[in-house]
Amino acid sequence: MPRPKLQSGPATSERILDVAERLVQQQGFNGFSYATVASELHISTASLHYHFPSKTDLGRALIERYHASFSRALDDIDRDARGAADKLRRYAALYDSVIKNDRLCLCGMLAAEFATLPAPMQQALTAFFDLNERWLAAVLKDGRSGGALDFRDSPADRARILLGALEGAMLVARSYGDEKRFRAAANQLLEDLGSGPRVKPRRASK
Amino acid sequence: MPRPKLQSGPATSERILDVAERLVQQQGFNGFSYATVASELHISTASLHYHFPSKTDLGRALIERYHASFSRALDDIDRDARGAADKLRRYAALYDSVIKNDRLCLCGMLAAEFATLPAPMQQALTAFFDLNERWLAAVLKDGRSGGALDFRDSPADRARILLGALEGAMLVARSYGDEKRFRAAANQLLEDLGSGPRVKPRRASK
DNA sequence: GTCTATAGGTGGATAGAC
DNA sequence: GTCTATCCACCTATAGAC
Repeated sequence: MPRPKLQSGPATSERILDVAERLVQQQGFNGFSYATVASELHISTASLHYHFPSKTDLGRALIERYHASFSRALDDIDRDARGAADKLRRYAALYDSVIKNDRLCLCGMLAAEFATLPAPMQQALTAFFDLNERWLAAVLKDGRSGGALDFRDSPADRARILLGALEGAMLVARSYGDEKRFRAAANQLLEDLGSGPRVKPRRASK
Repeated sequence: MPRPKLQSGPATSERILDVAERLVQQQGFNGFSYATVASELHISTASLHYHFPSKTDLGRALIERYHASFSRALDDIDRDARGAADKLRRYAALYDSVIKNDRLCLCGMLAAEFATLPAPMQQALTAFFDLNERWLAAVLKDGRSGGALDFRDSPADRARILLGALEGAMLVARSYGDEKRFRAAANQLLEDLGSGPRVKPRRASK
């Protein structure tokens, strides 16, 4: 069992994932190479293959880490947010922080390349979307029964619409290099759900 | 000046575009190669380069043809549709026919790869989105002033939301290999705009 | 764990014959 | 317009030394 490192930074495999994640979010899984990651970290591609024997292994690890990280973020929201509308605002803020770095959602990008991905990555991808849809559906359901949100269709259907709309808004906004475009769409999508004002909370009106 | 062909099928360059278009919509611009197109058409890659000297040329031609084709489809809708709600239904049907063939919108796919595309393709891409947003905004504006549609924000903002939501719904639905997923989302998005019942028109209610 | 060196394949693109 | 042959760059991946 290796001793915990006392002074060094993140383990090499984590730094590999960090760089690869950014490259995939910006250029796609078919648009980046081991060579790029290696040169950026000043290591050889052979070292990369030591940590991730195949590109498929690296890709799956990327999705699984992203999934776990997103899952923790959703737990944090559940713990900290005040009400369903606030949960949705914080959820949208997760996307906003992504496009601010000139990236797409990792899984939104991979969804475009879906047909060319190896099967293990395809499965990990839908698992990520499932997580998002389940969480959104639960928030929407609670928000409606509590009176904070208003929509006509089922929470599950509305969750799918919301997920797709946020992914698509990022996709188009990034082509214009205009993150405000995304923010405007996200804010309006939340307003459509009757999630209240987005900038400052107001005391009960009327 | 070449004589018009009397008996042959579409010109070679058109058949190249047909195959390349399908491959890009399914696998992305970085996910297909001249070799694949050539073997499918039983010609050599050198012939491909005769018609489209570089892959950038081919990519730009793909977007421009797609743009022109879409523009004609929108003209047809303007001519044939009965009212704004019907126009939106027919617009969504364009997307539906795409995902039914296991494809993404050509420009939705390219938007994901945006950062890796040559500049001429990037410009052609935003021109396509501009066309869609202008058309949608005009339909939304007319529909609201005529009472057929109802939404709170500006027609331009709502057009952007709708375009992004349709692109995103396709993106996610295709990862599940489930075109019904897209259709459900599209129908609900139209209902949100107060575009009335989607299956059969009804006589004035109440 | 990291390296050098390299294998083996595929990418886009070109030359020149026909 | 289409072909064969070829170039060179890049890709993923491996072997084996350190």
